[in-house]
Amino acid sequence: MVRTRFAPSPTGFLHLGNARTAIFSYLFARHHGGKFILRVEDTDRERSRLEYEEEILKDLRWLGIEWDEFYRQSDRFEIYRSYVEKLLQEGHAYPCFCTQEELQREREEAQKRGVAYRYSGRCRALSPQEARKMMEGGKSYTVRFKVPDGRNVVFEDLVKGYISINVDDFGDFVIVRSDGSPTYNFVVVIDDALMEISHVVRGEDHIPNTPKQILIYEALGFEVPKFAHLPVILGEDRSKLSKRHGGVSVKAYREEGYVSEALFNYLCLLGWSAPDDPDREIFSKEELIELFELKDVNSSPAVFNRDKLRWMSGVYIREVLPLEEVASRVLPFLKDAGYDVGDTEYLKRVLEHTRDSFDTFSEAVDRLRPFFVDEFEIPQELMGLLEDMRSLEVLNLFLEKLKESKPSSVEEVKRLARTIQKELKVKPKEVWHTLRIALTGALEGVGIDILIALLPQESIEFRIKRVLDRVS
RNA sequence: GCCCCCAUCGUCUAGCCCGGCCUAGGACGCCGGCCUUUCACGCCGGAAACGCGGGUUCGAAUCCCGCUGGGGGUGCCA
Repeated sequence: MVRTRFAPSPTGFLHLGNARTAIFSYLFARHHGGKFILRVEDTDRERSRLEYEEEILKDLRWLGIEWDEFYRQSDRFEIYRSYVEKLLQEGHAYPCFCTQEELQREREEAQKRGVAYRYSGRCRALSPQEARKMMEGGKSYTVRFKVPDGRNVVFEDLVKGYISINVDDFGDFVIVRSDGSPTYNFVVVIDDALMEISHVVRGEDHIPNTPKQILIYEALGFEVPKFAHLPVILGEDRSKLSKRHGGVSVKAYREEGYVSEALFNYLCLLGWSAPDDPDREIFSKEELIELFELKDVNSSPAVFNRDKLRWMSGVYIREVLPLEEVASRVLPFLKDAGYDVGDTEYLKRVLEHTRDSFDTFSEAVDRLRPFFVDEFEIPQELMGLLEDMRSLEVLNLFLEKLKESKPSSVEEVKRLARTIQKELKVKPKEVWHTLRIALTGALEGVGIDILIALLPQESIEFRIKRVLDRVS
């Protein structure tokens, strides 16, 4: 049984790198008909916040990632304690009374001498009696894991291949802090073992932790899972994607109105392509579940490209999502902008003609404004343009014809425009530009024929009369 | 510094494992054209890459070594 997990720490918003890790982990589990587990790693009491946990869950749901089991490490401290006890008793761990200041000094010294720092193992030499005495004396201590000398830990990584690390590179490491809380490298092993995680899928920044964890698995007699370390996602400057790059949280894209399926799809393409059809880029979640394999993930880091994500969001809006779906997703954005949207039939008719002109829902807000908002300013230079054209005649005649014919299709609107053109002997452009400025207050935007065909008659009349008043 | 990972167009990638089919394919972006009442959309076309140096071989983007470059780690963070 394949069981994978995603284990975020609630110290910030879910960012794109972690989101992709979650997606790959999820896809791998689903592909193999296995379970996907969500585990909140909040052992660092200082930095963990419940509100971040809530945001992360919200983002995962938005992305369409559903989990089968949920755990929170802060609920499991009792379990961890019993395993610390075991390691202590069996001589795999020992209490360490060194203060942070002492350690800091040692670290600086090592740096000065230009050698790699590792903990000296000083407290390893303490006899049980001495240790007990110091504890009873109220001296605070951490618990360290005893790292065996000279071992070369080798493991097969599902995306990187064989990785070999000599444990002499690091000293005895802390598994329980002086405040009694367990550390990541320890609890991750206990949880992955107890939750029977078969495949640990995570970012490659965890590679150096892996040998430490394998040592603990062995000390506790647990079966070692398979590991898959995904290459990190880089910002435009090729450093690891982080807050300072801006726009790296899933939340930001959700709020900007990107299509969630597009973000899911795009993130999959960062380091993965379909083996049988590598040129294909648009995949539904179901198709990805069908096709995804860790062996097809490539091992080099990828730079995140916002332009391509934007493009893909647009593809989903104009080609993938049903019209109904586009309507219901854009609706909250229009309402937030204060538009009086009216009935959804109108919105759907509008979108039918305009969905191919925006890539995100926040862009739709600007693009669709003329369909919903009568009040707008016409810039001075455009008023000037109107005066240069025979706009008075055009608008007056248009208003007159509009009342007679009440055009409600693009074809009828075009016919009407042609009539005006002929009667007034003006160029087509002059008619369209005049109407565009009067009806939208801009020189570019949605098709004006569509706008006239769909916009309520009162709105058209209102806007045109207003211009007429100003020009004359 | 030390340890680990990585290396094809600006970016994401296919090809690499199992050398010849590669005159290195696709996508985003960019440039040009077409469509057109504008901006988009769409369609057509274009510029754009095997990091460098050595091997191995009849033949290397593909295999080996070195260099360089990039990334990650080096915590009582995860």
